[in-house]
Amino acid sequence: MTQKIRNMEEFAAISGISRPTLSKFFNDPESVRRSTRERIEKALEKYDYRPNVFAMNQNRSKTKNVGIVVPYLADPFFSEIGRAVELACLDAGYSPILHSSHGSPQLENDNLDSLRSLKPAGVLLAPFGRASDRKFIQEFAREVPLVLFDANIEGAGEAFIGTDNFQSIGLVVEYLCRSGEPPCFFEMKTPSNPNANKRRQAYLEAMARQGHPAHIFQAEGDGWDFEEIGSVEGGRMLADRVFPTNTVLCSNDRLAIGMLSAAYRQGIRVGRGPDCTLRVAGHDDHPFSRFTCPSLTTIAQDYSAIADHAASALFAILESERRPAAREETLFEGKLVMRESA
Amino acid sequence: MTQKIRNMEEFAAISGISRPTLSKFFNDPESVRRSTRERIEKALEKYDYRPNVFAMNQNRSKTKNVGIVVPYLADPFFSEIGRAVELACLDAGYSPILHSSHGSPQLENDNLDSLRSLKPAGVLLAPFGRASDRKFIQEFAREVPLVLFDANIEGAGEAFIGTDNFQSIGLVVEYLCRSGEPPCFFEMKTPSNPNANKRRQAYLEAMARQGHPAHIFQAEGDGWDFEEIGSVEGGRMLADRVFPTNTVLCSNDRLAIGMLSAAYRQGIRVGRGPDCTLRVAGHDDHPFSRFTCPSLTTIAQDYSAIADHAASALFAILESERRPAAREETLFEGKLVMRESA
DNA sequence: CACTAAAATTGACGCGCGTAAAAAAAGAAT
DNA sequence: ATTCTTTTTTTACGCGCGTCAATTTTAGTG
Repeated sequence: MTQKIRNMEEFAAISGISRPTLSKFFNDPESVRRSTRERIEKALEKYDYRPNVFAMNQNRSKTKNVGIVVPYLADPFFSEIGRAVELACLDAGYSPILHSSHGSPQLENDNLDSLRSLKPAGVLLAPFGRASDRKFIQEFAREVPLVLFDANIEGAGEAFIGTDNFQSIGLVVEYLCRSGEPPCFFEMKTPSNPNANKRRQAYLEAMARQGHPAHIFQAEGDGWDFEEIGSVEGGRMLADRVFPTNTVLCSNDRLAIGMLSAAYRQGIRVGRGPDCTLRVAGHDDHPFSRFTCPSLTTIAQDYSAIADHAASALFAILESERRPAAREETLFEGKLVMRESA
Repeated sequence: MTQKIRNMEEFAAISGISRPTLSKFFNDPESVRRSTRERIEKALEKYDYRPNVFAMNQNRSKTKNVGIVVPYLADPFFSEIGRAVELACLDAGYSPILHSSHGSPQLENDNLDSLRSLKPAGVLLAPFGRASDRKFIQEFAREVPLVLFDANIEGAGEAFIGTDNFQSIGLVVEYLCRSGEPPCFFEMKTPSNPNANKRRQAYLEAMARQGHPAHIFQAEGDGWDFEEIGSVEGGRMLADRVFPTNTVLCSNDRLAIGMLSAAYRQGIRVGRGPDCTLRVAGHDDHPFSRFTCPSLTTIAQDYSAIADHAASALFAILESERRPAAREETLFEGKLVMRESA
């Protein structure tokens, strides 16, 4: 109906607003007078002009881009929390750019590198943790406001938001002890995730509090095929009857899912019923934990609270225009989700 | 050690290469003489300069960006295939930009819109299918080279790459008939995915070929909680004994996973064994299908073949600089993955 | 060695927008 | 109406790079 608008100059001419004012408007609509804003918005409906992203960001030191980096998108936990963070960014008027490191710490660095060249206003990073390149990340954080979530790296970034593993593990250990035999702990020998170390520690403390001996069993294996490791290694342990009690607390749900499949194969009935000889519990409330056989008793991390808080922590820094004095760590409590497996 | 290089001008001065030549190099390293290329690369190692992304793309009509849009990243199928496509793009020297539509067809349009403003060289789209805004996508494809994968939309995009549902369903139906009672077909009533319609059709044809009556059962329910729907609706059907045979072929693995959990709850033994009263098969070889109880017999889609072929189909178009005359449809065969459930 | 085609250099302009400074206009307050 | 303050307009420059035309250099050939 109307001719195509090629640039801001033309839009200024046709809308009767000067170009610098339009520039201010597109940078922050609140920065112009209300009457002007309404005039622009009306013209915008009529002519459908959108400023050129590349020209916009070229001369601006800070863009409206927010980088999001997760270690492994094929893990439903990260795709869920990635989704939540992405939506939080959109709601706040930022452009989220999601990257997965596909299980490779090297790619984590590469992702941060390629983000850097997009001059992001800030970055939300769920790092590998121990496997991460700590120095690289700290270097990165010097240039770009950085908020960590899920996995902590001490001293890196302006803030960390995650789950309180001591509270959550304490909760499930207490429940397991109260409702049956005290739990053994099943985990990977060389976990890449720092939460795993916290959870082991939390298990030890909780068992001491409950007055029971602790039993830790570690599976060999690397990589991100947790179900496979849980199934093969956990299955071997079940077959060899290495667990001194009938209850196993797995460091995360994906290991537990593997162990449940091994138990099923071996004809071991899992659950609280009288004919059951094994109880299994997990941690994370993985999206599939509701559909395991039996359904998995676990700890639900507050996905959306973590995502929202991480995002708003970053936005607070961005809007205050300066880095906070102290590094902030926010831990959310996990909730016990009682299902059939324990 | 050396001073920071601010722009291509400075890098030209310090490396002894003229700026236009550098510009050519960064656009396509093969476009300069080998001796020159080596000189540049040596200087690059020494001085660590990277051209400004925004300034680079501003004056170029075609960037090196490739958009990737999937309907729902929290579905492991899409995160897996998204990952494969992403890596294929990186290998080919493009910058992948991954977007998830989070289950919302509106967001699919929004994603394409925001991609458009990034002037992508091309876009790889796994559309919703029936729920997609067909006209919008066709409009989009007029501006940007577009390759569809996983789900087809007739007449949209330059090419489609997916799985041959007729072959794959034929294969599993044939197997099920040969090894036991002929299968019933379980699916959603209003599937958003066009593959579902193809699979139903394929089931009908395959059953006719095998000389058995077809039985289709459709679950109510919307959205992407397939496991939930499979569990609740499928469970109800199991309890009501509506299936005339002891074998159920599910339209996809996620429905099958839900049905398996329902069967477990009801104490129905699933599998081929003599004490089993139900067989369940799926389609897709979902990453979790190996760990269901019992493990799920299914059809494996060739994830990486689909991803690689989709990517290289797009690159072929990009390098030939022109749209292909005919729309190409490439279907890969599924493979039967025999596990314990059927 | 001259000759030619290919590649690199020089010099220059423009892309679309950010942004600064000065002038003008619009509101708000007296 | 006058003054003061806030906002907008005018004017102009620059960002970093793409790209073009004219020129020079290089590499390859007989």
